[in-house]
Amino acid sequence: MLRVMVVDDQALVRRGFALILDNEPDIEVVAEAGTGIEAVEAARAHQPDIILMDIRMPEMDGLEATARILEASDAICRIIILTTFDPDEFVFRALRAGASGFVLKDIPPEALVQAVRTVAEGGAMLAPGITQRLISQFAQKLGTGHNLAERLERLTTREREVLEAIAAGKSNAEIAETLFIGPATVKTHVSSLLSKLGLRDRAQAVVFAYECGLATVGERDVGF
Amino acid sequence: MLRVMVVDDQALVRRGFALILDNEPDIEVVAEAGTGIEAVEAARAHQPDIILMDIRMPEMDGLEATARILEASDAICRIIILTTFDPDEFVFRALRAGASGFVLKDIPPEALVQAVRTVAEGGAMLAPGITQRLISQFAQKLGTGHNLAERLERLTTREREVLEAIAAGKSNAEIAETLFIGPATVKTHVSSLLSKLGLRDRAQAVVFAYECGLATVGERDVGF
DNA sequence: GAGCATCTCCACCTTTTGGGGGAGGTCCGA
DNA sequence: TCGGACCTCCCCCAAAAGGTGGAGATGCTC
Repeated sequence: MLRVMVVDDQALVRRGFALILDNEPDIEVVAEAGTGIEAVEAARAHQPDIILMDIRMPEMDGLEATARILEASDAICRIIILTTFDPDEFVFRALRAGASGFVLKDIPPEALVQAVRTVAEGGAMLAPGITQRLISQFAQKLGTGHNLAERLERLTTREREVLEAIAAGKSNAEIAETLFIGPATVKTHVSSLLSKLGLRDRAQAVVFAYECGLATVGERDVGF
Repeated sequence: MLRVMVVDDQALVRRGFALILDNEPDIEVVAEAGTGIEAVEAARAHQPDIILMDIRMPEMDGLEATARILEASDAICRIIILTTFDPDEFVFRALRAGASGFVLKDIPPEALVQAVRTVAEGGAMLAPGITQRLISQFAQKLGTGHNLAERLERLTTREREVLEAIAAGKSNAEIAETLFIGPATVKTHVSSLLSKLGLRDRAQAVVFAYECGLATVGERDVGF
């Protein structure tokens, strides 16, 4: 039995969703909440499997509530954001907060039920248009790198290693240490790779490394 | 009427999908193909709206075929990859090739029909687990930036502008030109922002800019 | 009006960087 | 075995970058 909680500041809407879900034999609506704060408390009290969460609410919005609920160490629930609008900003904030779904309120009831089941099984459900945008952004980031990655192949192994170190923000002296070679050698490699790639200085080399995928956002602590 | 083409090397599977879709009043299967090469030709000849494409096929795989079909200037179709497996590698290659959907063959028939309709309407449909992974990757890349983005707020407007220019691979002299200020002033700003952010040199500043989201992969020509 | 932050610029200095050229070594394939 | 690619290191030099300290101008708030 899937234990579901519905969060929306409009009681009518809330009840509507609850009735649709309660009508399913394997779904039980165990709680409702009208504000973000109520949602956080109710989530703790009832420990639902799935939460349907509106964004626009008084006291605390749904994104904030989502983040807080998922931060709780004992939280095992998964959250679907259910809203009327889909501006990018909301979507990204929701996904960052840890939401497993983002669907618009205009979807047919069966699709809502399906979304709940999908998310309960560990999947994720996004409105089709949002999936589309996510894919575009992703494909763009993956795609651009490729013509650049060819330029990478012109470098020798050692030069690529040095470039990686540069992209990690290391100075020539530090690179020398990590690669167990002399500083002079590092300078040779740096000069060589800059010239091969048509770059002017190490700052441009860092840009190049990110753009071609040699370095990736998120893989590094910026704790210089 | 949605004109659909089904591509799969196993005739039985192909016919099965075609029958399921043809059973819908608003969907018409206008072509079938058993290899990637056939698919490319048939797509040109029949100009379907939607193509269901298997990955594993002789002669030319579905991903290659997808890329070629979408490269054709007159192509207006959208492609759904339909496969038995979902290794990350395939998914990413498919999305880069321009696929609008990636679903597994074990989905129920109604879901397949739904996927076709969704994609035809301009949306995208991914298998729930894939959506989940896409979100994770995305949230990770977005998430890391935020504690760093706070550090950004310690900078003045001008300093942020200078940092952006640094992240574009510009030298101090070039920054001075683009911001219409003297080189000495640029140096002042650079020193100031490095010290505020706890960085040592402009290369680290570039790393920081990418990690915190001030600079993003794909927004720049690396044509220094 | 005093204090504060910001933007602008200057001079002086040290360190780092990047370019040029050379040189010895290994390893691999022609 | 010879040439070529690669890695290693050296020297010298000029340019760029970064640190320090100072200073005038603006605009804001208390």
